[in-house]
Formats: sequence, C-alpha cells, structure tokens
Amino acid sequence: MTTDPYNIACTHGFIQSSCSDCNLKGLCLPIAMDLKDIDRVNDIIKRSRPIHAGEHIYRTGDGFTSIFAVRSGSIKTYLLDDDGVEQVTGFYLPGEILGFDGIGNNTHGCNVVSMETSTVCEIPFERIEELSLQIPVLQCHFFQLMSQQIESDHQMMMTLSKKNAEGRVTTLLVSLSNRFSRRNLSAKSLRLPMSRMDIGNFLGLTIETVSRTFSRLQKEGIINVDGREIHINDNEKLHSVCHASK
Amino acid sequence: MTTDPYNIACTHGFIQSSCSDCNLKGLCLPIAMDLKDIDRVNDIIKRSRPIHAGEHIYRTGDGFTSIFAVRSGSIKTYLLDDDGVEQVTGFYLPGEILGFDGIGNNTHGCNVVSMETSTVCEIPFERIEELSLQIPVLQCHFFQLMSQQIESDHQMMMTLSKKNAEGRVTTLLVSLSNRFSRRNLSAKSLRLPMSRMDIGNFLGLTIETVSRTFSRLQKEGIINVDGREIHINDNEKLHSVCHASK
DNA sequence: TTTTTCTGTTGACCTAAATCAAGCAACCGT
DNA sequence: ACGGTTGCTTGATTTAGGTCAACAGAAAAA
Repeated sequence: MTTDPYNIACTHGFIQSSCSDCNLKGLCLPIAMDLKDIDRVNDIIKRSRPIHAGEHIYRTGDGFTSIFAVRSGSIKTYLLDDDGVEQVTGFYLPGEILGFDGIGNNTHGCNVVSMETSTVCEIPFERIEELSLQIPVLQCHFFQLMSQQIESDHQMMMTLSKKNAEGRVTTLLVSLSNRFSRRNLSAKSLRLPMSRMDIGNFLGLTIETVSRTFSRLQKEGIINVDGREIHINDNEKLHSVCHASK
Repeated sequence: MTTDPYNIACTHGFIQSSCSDCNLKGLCLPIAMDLKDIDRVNDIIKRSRPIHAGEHIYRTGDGFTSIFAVRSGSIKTYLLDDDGVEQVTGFYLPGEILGFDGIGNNTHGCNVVSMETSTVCEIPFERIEELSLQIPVLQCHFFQLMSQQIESDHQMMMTLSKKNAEGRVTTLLVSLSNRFSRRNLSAKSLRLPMSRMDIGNFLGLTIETVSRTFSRLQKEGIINVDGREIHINDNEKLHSVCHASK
C-alpha cells in the first residue's frame, strides 16, 4: 500500500482532472479519437465529489440533463413500480456509462444509487449531442454504447426467463469476473460490491436462494465464498453451470 | 372490404412509396421534421417485398448494415444461446424499429422473423448516421428511440423477475392493447399475431401455463379468449391483475 | 373423403424455489 | 462492554408453475 498522497488520491479518483490522463478513457471514449477532440469532451464533463454508499445520484422522474460515467466505486440502478416493488436493473463498474434510459422522454427512467464510496463523471447530454454532430466518431460511439446496453439487457432477459437459480448466479459471477479483469483486476478473486439482497433482486431470486446457491457452488468446489469475497476455483465448471437451463 | 385495387395494395403495404405519404411516419420519424428532410430520409430507405410468415429478415452474426422499420404485419426477434435455447426478445408492430442491438459490434445480435405476411423498410445505418450529423433532430430521434428500447427492456426485466404468470400475461396484453390503439386499431378487441409458444417463450412460461392463465382470466370475466382473438371485457381488472407480484 | 399434423386446452403429478423460522457474526451507537 | 440492528446462512414446509400425458379442433396433405 502506497503512502504517496498523489497515488492515494488517484486511487480514490479525486485528482485525475482530465479525460486524456484517465486510465478508463479506453472504456468510455472511442479509441480512435484524437487528443484535441478528447479535450473538447473533457471541457464539458463535470467530475463529482465522492458519493458515499447509499447516496442517490438521481431518481426516477428527475429531469434528464446528463448521463454519467462511473469513475471509481460501483453503482446500481433500479426501478420502482406503482406498488413500490423494487427491481435492480443493473450494476455499473468504473468506465461504464449509465443514464441512457432517460433520453427517450427527457426524464430519468430509473433510480441510481452508489453501492460504496464512488465518483462519477457527469456528461451533460445536450452538450455531448452538439459535440456528436461535429465529431462523427463520437456520435458513432454513443450509438454503440446504447446498442451494447440493449444487447446486454436482452441477455439478461434470457437469463431471467430461461435459467434456474444456479444458472443465474453463475452468469452474474462470470459477467463480473470478465468486467473486473478488463479493468486489470483479478478474474479469479473478486469482492462483490453488492449485497445478497441486491443480487437476489437483480436475478429474480430470494436472498435465501442466492445464499443456498453460493453454498452449493462452494460444496461442489467451483467457488470459495467468504461473505462478499468470491474466489473462482474451477472456471470451466463455472461456465458449464452457467448454461444450466430450467 | 374494399375492392379498389389501390386501397387493397395499400392495406398490404405494397404501393406506399414515400415516407411523407406514410401514415406511420409519426411513429418512426421525428414529428418536428420538415418535408425536405423527410425526403432525404426517404431517399435512402429500401422498401421490402412482402415477407411471409416464418421467413427470416436476418440472423445472429449476419453483418450489420441496416436497421428496419415494420411497415405492415408483425415481427419477432429472438436469441439462441450456445445450447440452442431460444429466447424471444421482442414483438414488433407497424411503425416500430428493430435492429438497434447490432450497432455495438457491427454484427446482428439476434434473429428476426416475420410472424405473418409483413413488409419492412430497410434503413441503411451508415447512411442514416451521415444524415444524423446533418439533421440534428434526426440524431436526437435515434437516441430517443434507442433509449425507449432500453427503458422497455428494463420494464421487461421487472416483469420476468417480479411477476407471476397472471402478471406476465396481462402485462403483455396491456402492452399490445396500447400499441394497437396507438395504430388506430381497437384497444378492446385484438388478434394476437403470435402463437402460445412465442408468448410463453417471451414471458418465461410454458405454453400450458399461458393457456391456463388465459382460461383463468376468461373464467374471471376479465377477457374473452377464442384462440388468438382476445376481447378485453374489464380493462380495470386487467390492469390490477397486471400488477400482481410473486 | 380420410389421415396427418399442428396448435391449443385440460388434468394429474412433481419439483425448484418461495416462504416461514431460527440463529449467528459483524458492526453500530451508546 | 452492551443491546440492537443488519447481513448472511441454514432448515422445514408450502406452492406456483413445470412436466408428462391425453385429447380436441383446425388446417394441410393425401
């Protein structure tokens, strides 16, 4: 653990003041974008103070003005239906962009809450729309990001509609493992940023079933579970359970 | 039933040769778009011959070049996972646009098949991207359409994750009823374009459960069912059952 | 016409996951 | 150090919906 104050601050995402310096730019901006254009994007972005666990960034019905990129920490989005039933619709890690659901009717379509201390980059949408008219690769990039969101939501529909409890839980684990490793974190050992409650809610299962499923996967030697710490022992088996259907 | 050949052809969508004449333009194009720009869009669109039931428009993995607007008939999209398990991801009615999932990695992300004799408008995506750079309201419109797709996919996740069989089936009925009535068709009497198989697959239920649910809703006097013909007798009750959770 | 196939309905039974219930460990504020 | 909350696990029981099976009507084929 470093004691150098600059690095400590960077780790927590406080200092990093420019997109061109940001090690996440490969995830949230087009790769083929020249420095001049990155700076134009940089100029319209507002970097947030740290947002602590449980704090909301926006809520359903709030006026839509911006989309957000996660800079550090982790974020969850959820819907509330008329009866107050909650549905977690996604977990977002650093470099991922959320808020695309608000564009359609100029109102945010979900609630967004931080699961741990996090920082985000606020991207005013009208400004980025204007820039997109001038920078074709940027317009293309946003179409691609939204398209990927749609594709992954469809995969989620498949998971919810066709997979049993084991299939759902392992699908989430595989997804998180892949996303962590793309961020240069271990693909084998991970700390879940979300509670069992959130996992169950997201996957359409009760917390009891999630807990039992983790226990069963551990008994089968596929993973080790210690609270939110997960170690993947047998990646191959994990992937095969992942396909288990109803 | 008219015998005038022009009207017959129009009903089947053969003749309508321009976006500006199309009575669906309010659904698939921005309302605030001047005629000159509509014509520019019109110039890049290719109108299809009639596509008959069961015929595919494209399949997963096909190179992505275009998105499609349904002109007449009805279309379903579905995923196939590695084990060949099918997941219906959406039903599309005239005026609705599909194919947004292919933009992300330049490859179509799902299979698209006609459920009855249908016609579609093919919209070459690169051309529409170019136009969007020149017509801001068009860029905005496509962001909005994709955003709405994301929002409705999230609602579907809620349905699959939190609702019981009755809730799922009635949610579909309400959605179809609303969409039909926006197309100036009856909101009370509708003919389902899809089989029980497709309904069950979409909703994560077996055909038997779908069938039993229809029967139960009929016994309760909420709807009348005659094969694919549905009549909604008690819209209020329908909506209340709709919210039924697990 | 009869036969076959396809689609949808209904009944009997079974199972995966929900529900209900208890308990445990970590963390809180006092 | 203390009672109280919160998050997670495990066991016993219930239930919604899956599975298996039979059948009926409509449409297509022979």
